[in-house]
Amino acid sequence: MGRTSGRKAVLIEAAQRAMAEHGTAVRLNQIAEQAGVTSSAVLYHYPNIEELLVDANRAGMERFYDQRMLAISGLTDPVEKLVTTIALGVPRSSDDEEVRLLCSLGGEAARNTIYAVLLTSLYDRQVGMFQAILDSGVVSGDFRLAQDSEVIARNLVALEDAYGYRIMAKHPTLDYATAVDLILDYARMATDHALPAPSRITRLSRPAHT
Amino acid sequence: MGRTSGRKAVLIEAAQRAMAEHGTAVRLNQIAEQAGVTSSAVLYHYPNIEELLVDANRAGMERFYDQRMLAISGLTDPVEKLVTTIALGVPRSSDDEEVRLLCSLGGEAARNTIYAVLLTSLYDRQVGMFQAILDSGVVSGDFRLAQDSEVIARNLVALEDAYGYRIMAKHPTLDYATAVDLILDYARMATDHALPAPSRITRLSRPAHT
DNA sequence: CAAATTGTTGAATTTGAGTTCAGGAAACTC
DNA sequence: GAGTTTCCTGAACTCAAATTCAACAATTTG
Repeated sequence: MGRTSGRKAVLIEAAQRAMAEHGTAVRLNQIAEQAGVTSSAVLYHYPNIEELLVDANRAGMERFYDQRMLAISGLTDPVEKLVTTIALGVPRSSDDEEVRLLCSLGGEAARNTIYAVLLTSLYDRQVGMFQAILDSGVVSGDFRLAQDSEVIARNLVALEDAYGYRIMAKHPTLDYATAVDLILDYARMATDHALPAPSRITRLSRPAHT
Repeated sequence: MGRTSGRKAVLIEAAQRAMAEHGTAVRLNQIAEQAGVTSSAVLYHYPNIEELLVDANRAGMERFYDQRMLAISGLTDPVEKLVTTIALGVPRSSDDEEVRLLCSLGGEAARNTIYAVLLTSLYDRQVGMFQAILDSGVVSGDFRLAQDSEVIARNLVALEDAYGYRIMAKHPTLDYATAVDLILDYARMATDHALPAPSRITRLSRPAHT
């Protein structure tokens, strides 16, 4: 059995889905239902449900981050990397379970330290990711940064976050394409590069949650 | 008696404080406690607590918006207006009850249409506010916009939102001053104006919640 | 295959929150 | 100041969710 003991991994996925659906106020029964077991079974593995939720969210963030790292790992062109990373950081629609999970947490972080720490760490890692891309673009001569790369990176992540929330709220005048354009508009200005719109292929393939 | 019948206004304020403290999963008893009455008393005025929460949040947003409009209403210089508006849109610390309320809602908006509508409306109004300031700065000759004023305005609001969340999560490397600087860095680039840091007076006075 | 371990169920119990309501206090009306 | 309206309380009730636990199934191990 794997390091998450097999069964736990199932519960974590169930918790993710249940929490994406019901938010931080998710019920034990709802998690159990998602996992296809009774609440007692969940309790057997996680006597404290808090822990399960934390594990679920940690795993969700990990995947959100890893997915993008993986997507750009094959790319060599900093321009492509930057555009792809931005395109993958914005939810395509309000159905996106990963971002929905993150949004649920955002509000809770103000009063739950663990979630605050998780989100903080995710933000910092994303900033690092963008910063590396920006810096590599400077080295390659593609980018001429108008500001410190950390400033740009922080603002890029912030924009992604904010537009994620808007898309989750089904903002009528702010769909995926618009959000990406808005972020790219900033990125273009900051990098002095006429970044192309993301290719259509990007993020069409989403791993099934089974 | 006023249009909120006096008593309701008290409950709305209590609900705001209770929700700032406990999030969207706030209990009826917690609201009652904040108001110094029993839960039955709350129910007398609001047989449906959902309504009370919606009213509370609507009022909270209204105040958040109106406060900034009021603060810049006395200013004539577009530069001052822009800087002040930005400075007032970011919470000074994680204690800011108004922003805390907004953050709680952000995550809930994905599954509660009413909150989604409220937040959407707030975002749009804030965008309009920034756009008006930007446009007036163009007319006055202070700003030379690098992008459409709507693009800049949208990104400014998005940055404020996102940094609000970070500050609420007590991000260790992202305090009030840093967040304002980051947003101003973007604004400087977008307006081609060396916007000064906000004067220290700004937002030192906060209305008591009584 | 017997024994032990692991995973799961369903029923019983507890807990806590929402809801209802009869009654009473306070303020207001005439 | 009697009557009316407004506002609020406390107790009783309801209900849903968490928790506990004895029993049982499935799987593993010797």
